[in-house]
Amino acid sequence: MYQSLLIVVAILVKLQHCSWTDELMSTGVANEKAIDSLKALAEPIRLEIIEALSNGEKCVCDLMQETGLAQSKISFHLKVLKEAGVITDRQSGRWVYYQLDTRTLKSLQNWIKRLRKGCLNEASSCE
Amino acid sequence: MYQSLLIVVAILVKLQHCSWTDELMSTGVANEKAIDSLKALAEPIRLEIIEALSNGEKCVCDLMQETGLAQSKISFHLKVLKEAGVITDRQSGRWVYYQLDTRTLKSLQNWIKRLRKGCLNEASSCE
DNA sequence: AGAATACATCAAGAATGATTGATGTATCAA
DNA sequence: TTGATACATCAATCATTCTTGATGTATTCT
Repeated sequence: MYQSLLIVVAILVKLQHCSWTDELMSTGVANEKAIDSLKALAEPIRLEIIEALSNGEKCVCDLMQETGLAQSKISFHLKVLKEAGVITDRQSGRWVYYQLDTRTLKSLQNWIKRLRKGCLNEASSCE
Repeated sequence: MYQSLLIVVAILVKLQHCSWTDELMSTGVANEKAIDSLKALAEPIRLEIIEALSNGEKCVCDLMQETGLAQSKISFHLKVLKEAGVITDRQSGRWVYYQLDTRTLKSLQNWIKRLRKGCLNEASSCE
């Protein structure tokens, strides 16, 4: 009882520290992370934001200017992206700067790499 | 008039043949493709299917057995994945075999690679 | 302190996507 | 030709996600 609680705590600590690490990539937990990231990316406005951030760190006002979108809309999508671990934020005065999280991108890349590895094996025929 | 029609046809042919080619990666057209692929990946059942297919080609009955999901559900998601260009299918007798499309995966990988390239540039301060 | 700027959050409605069970189609075997 | 298998499609319900305009909060300027 006490021991299993310890294990749970250990897992939580681990997840907190290395969200999206590659050693977790083939577990269910990692898949949830993958889904969060993919879902976050899979939306036109968010993809536009991502593309904008691919040139470097930006604040919300920059993004508003670049995209011409309403502020509340951008904030909403930034929140989705942040909670998915796709971007990070940093406050400086009254500005908040957003940046792509390269760790998440790297993990996504590795995940896709793994998918490509064995996917061309032929099916054992069903007949 | 006739010439611009030719160009449109050429583009259509191109899109058909090399959906998701990397030279298109930074255009709006490519982004729509990216969104389709990402959206397709960003769903628990579809991700489960993708993971199953990462070991190689499978027919629907294989997938049903592996996942324990209803047939119509799997067919629905396979269709989404196929229309997004994430998987390809091949019929053999009364079985239909599905496989990951490595070209799409490769393009996704390259896209992420590009995102990672310049995203760490600091913001020009807003003050 | 008061006003302005930069951003976050909220609730209600609109839009999109998924599930379900039934039905349809093509292929094969007896 | 009849029945069985493998899969696709459909329509209705259900669930999730986005948008919009308004309001809230923190920070800076005067």
